[in-house]
Amino acid sequence: MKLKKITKKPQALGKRWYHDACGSALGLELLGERWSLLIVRELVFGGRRFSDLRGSLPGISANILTIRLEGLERFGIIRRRTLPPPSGAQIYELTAWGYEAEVILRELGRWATRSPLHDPTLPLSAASLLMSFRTMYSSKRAKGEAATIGFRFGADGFVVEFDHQGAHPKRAEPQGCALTVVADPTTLASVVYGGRPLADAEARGELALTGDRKLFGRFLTWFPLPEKIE
Amino acid sequence: MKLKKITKKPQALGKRWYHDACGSALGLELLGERWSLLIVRELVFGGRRFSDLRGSLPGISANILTIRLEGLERFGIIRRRTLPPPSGAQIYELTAWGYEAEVILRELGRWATRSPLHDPTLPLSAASLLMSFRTMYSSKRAKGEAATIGFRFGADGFVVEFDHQGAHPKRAEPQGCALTVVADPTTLASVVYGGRPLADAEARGELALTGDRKLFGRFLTWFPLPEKIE
DNA sequence: CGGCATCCGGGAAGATACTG
DNA sequence: CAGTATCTTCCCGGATGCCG
Repeated sequence: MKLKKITKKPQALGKRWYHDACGSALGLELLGERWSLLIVRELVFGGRRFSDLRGSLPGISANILTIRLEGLERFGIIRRRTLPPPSGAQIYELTAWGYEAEVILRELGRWATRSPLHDPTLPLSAASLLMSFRTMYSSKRAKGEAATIGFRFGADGFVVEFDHQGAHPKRAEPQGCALTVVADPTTLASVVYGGRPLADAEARGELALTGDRKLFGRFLTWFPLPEKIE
Repeated sequence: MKLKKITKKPQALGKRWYHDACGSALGLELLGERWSLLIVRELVFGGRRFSDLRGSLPGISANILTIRLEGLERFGIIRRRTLPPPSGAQIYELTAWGYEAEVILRELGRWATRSPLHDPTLPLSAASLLMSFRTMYSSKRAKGEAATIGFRFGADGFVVEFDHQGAHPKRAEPQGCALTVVADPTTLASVVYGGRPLADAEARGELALTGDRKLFGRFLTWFPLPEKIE
């Protein structure tokens, strides 16, 4: 039996280091490696398991995810926790400071959607879509209407409260909401942002509404995309 | 003589692509490669030449800088321009959209300085320091005092206006300012953020003040660093 | 199945030298 | 000064397999 090797250098701090006191450069050390920010994005609405993360990050390989999680934990951005029995599963969740990185994701996303390369019909995860609601929601467009809307994306239920301050999603069962939307995130995004007709998505069975259909019609107008460049 | 090779694939869009409609993921495609955001940072206060960039980005190699500049130009974030004669030099400058990426840098920097790994005594560039002034300036701390302060970092002169809205740096000769600071950016950062005594820096000839010394004393209090985590 | 180690191939980053 | 060419090193991604 071999002892655990101790020469493992999870990431950064080793050699490829920006020698730069600038906070932005440090931010890139902490979050700038491939996949790191997207992992944070997936954790913004609560802790997830290893395989949840793998499933939401198309193309990441298991070893890279392991390395990133180690690095983010070392930096104090996420923590690892074992759920109490009977589940006993291990989850990864953001620390308080890690949660504060959400603003970086929001600004990055808001800026990038102005690129002509942005395509809202591509696949995306539930966390991405909910974060886009937070980013793009315009209480002015909503004319101050307060609403609570439920969403079901496969096994994951969310409830989002909209008010004059913004959109507030949380992981919860969407029962008792005035309106509940069942779809996959990509479909809903194509309707909200891609202009895909609701009737089309419903006819193909890719989206189902329960409750106040007129509310859904108004909901669709609450997320103006920023103007494209040029 | 060989014809120019056309098989050059500047960056991304090739294979290593996050298949993700999320705006944040697209932002990482555009700006997430190593060095890209730091190049944007160096351009925020005006166009720079290739060798200026190389000098301000410790450790970047010429070929990588070439590749990044090509990519940023292709994406519409920067543009290449030839200065009119007699200079005739080529400079790189941000497009209007590129300038708007500054908010990403600011949020990233503000967030990252809360890490215990942040060390304000490391070397940094003039652009980094001026951006940190913009990020960290507290008009509350300045008690509404409006001031115009000049800075000279080697060959580069800047004038920064401070008012109740924020700090507004621009590239200009610092003549006629009530106060002018001559230093290198790293020295000034160690005094403003690292608590290094002014007298020490002056005694060693690393910093020189011209004009209102008392204003400098107040200036030092205008940039509260966010609290460290834990 | 969830988490992690190991090996491998390809490609990106880094260092250095060189050119107009 | 503004890059290009080349070589080396290292990281990423994919496959596989171990162990609880």
